[in-house]
Amino acid sequence: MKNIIEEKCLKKGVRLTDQRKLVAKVMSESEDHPDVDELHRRVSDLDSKISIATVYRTVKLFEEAGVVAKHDFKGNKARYESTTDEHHDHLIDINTGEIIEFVNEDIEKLQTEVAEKLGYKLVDHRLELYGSKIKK
Amino acid sequence: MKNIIEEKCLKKGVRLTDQRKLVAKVMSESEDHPDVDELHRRVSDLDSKISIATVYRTVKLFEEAGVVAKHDFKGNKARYESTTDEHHDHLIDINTGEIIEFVNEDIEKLQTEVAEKLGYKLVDHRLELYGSKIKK
DNA sequence: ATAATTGCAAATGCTTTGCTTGTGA
DNA sequence: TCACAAGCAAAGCATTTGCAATTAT
Repeated sequence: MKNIIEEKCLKKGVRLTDQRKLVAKVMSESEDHPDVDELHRRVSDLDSKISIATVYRTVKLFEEAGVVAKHDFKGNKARYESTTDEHHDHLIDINTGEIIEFVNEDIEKLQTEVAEKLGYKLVDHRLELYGSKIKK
Repeated sequence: MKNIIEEKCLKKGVRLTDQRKLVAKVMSESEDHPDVDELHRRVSDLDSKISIATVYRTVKLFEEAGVVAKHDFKGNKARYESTTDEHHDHLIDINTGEIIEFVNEDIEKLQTEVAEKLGYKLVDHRLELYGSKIKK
């Protein structure tokens, strides 16, 4: 698994220090949506000296550079994920906290239409579904 | 303009003190989506002694009773509005902060379908559009 | 009488920041 | 060399909470 975040940073001219490279590595290898504490824990395995302030500063830097995405799901602290090529939204399992990504072009299109109908250009949006697993 | 929140509280058996009645009144008369500071400011005009802690406690109580709705829009503190009969979502003007409510049944239906397709029963959702006004 | 509520200030929890020391895309 | 970054602890901010005093759907 290669460090896609580091690559993107290089492309964008984001200066990469050792600590930032580690955060980039850990985030690139994460399949889930860790919060800052969890990121700090994971990075600490590679560099036990890194401070949580640096992790906070780094995720913010990455977010501003557009290489990672921040999510504030209901009732939780901020979570981060590597930016993907294709836009997606999230369904959160209200019982387990598990996060499932999904794509739905129809909803996307309707959102743009709704905004236009109201006289707005859609710049950003947030769509989160909260549900409980159907047992079969 | 009558105090619809107070009425709903009575119906639900929520004990109403003088302070709670004032918060209910102010929220019932609000057409916007005030945050707790703003609510406190508005209630203070009616009772200069009321503390912000009471406002916090009251909006939480009302929210748990289902008579008001809380919204955490991006980058802002929590905002509140009186619960409406008909569900609606929000479009936020990224330049002015203005909040526009909208209803779209097609999106609602698609959300339920998406959740089901993933094996979930949709319990709750959050849809926010962020846009900038198109000048004509 | 008494269980609930208030006001106040202190405590929380997450995140940011000032400052000094360290570093090098 | 020297602008930028890191580490640490302190500060910020929105919100919650402990507690003594007050109130009463």
